[in-house]
Amino acid sequence: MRASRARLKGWAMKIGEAAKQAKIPVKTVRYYADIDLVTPNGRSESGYREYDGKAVSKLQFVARSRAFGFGIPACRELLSLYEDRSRASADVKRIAKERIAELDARLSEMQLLRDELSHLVENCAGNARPDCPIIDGLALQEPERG
Amino acid sequence: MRASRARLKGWAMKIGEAAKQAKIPVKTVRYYADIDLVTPNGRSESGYREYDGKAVSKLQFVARSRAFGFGIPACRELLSLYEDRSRASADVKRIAKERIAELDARLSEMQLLRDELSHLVENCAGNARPDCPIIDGLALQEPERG
DNA sequence: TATAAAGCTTCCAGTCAGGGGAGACTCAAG
DNA sequence: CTTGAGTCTCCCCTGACTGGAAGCTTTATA
Repeated sequence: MRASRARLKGWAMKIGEAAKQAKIPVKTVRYYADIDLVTPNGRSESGYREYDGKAVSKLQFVARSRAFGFGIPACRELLSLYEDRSRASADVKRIAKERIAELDARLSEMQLLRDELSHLVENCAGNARPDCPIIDGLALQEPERG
Repeated sequence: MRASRARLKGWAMKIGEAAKQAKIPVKTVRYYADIDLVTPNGRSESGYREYDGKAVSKLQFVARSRAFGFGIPACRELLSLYEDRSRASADVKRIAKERIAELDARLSEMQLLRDELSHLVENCAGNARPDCPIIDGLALQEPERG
């Protein structure tokens, strides 16, 4: 089987195998190559993108960063820090802290929303009658909690 | 002042005034008209969109629903229930509950992420040395909490 | 060895919910 | 009359991909 040999480090693999190992769609890998986020090591004679183990590690790194909610620009920054062995961990910490602050803000906002909506649902009979506090709540003129 | 007269119900107002009253951008009102979410009552001789108080209420309703995180399709559904005086509140409750479930799922997911990231940050010295548990954590091969 | 299937390539279009801006028109005020 | 604000349509842009079409290359099977 070709795939198992490709799994050995140092072997150049084609995009399908790289995508499989990084557990992201082929299209996404191609997209990352397009925007110069993770570029293949080169091209085969027939024009196929070639990835080695290192490139796959980068893909995995990006995939995980994305799963953490980092945007592409942040991934780019993190990736450069990941690649640069002489980077300061303070830089990474700063980026991560920014992200946590963002998450906290978004979390409390969503929590507020959820509670408000939940409150409306609790006061809704949920029967066939047209009286509905949810609708009334949504129609309310004076929301703007923000 | 034209604006104060337009505020009286029954008066047709132009898009700017409608947008101001609904507290959303003109572009958004135009977009809602384009996708037949909230259509103007008609057009003036010169082609201007005309909105009355009822239409503005719908715009406000949509604005508030969007603020609650409902997508356009959900807004469309809610709006039809809002407009249909004979609707069953059970339908509304169902939609709202779906939305709450979505919110809950997203919330716990984000919370997990936040905690994991926070943990990494706490273990990061944040100095100029290249050792960085955040980077290491992101590079980890075995994430997939899902 | 022939051929079919799978995988790869590029390019184009679409997603969601609008935002930005061009160029032309209309309207209200001074 | 002119000026400025408001409005019209039209088209492109965003983020982060996803899907599809048409055309190669490689792989597997008969």
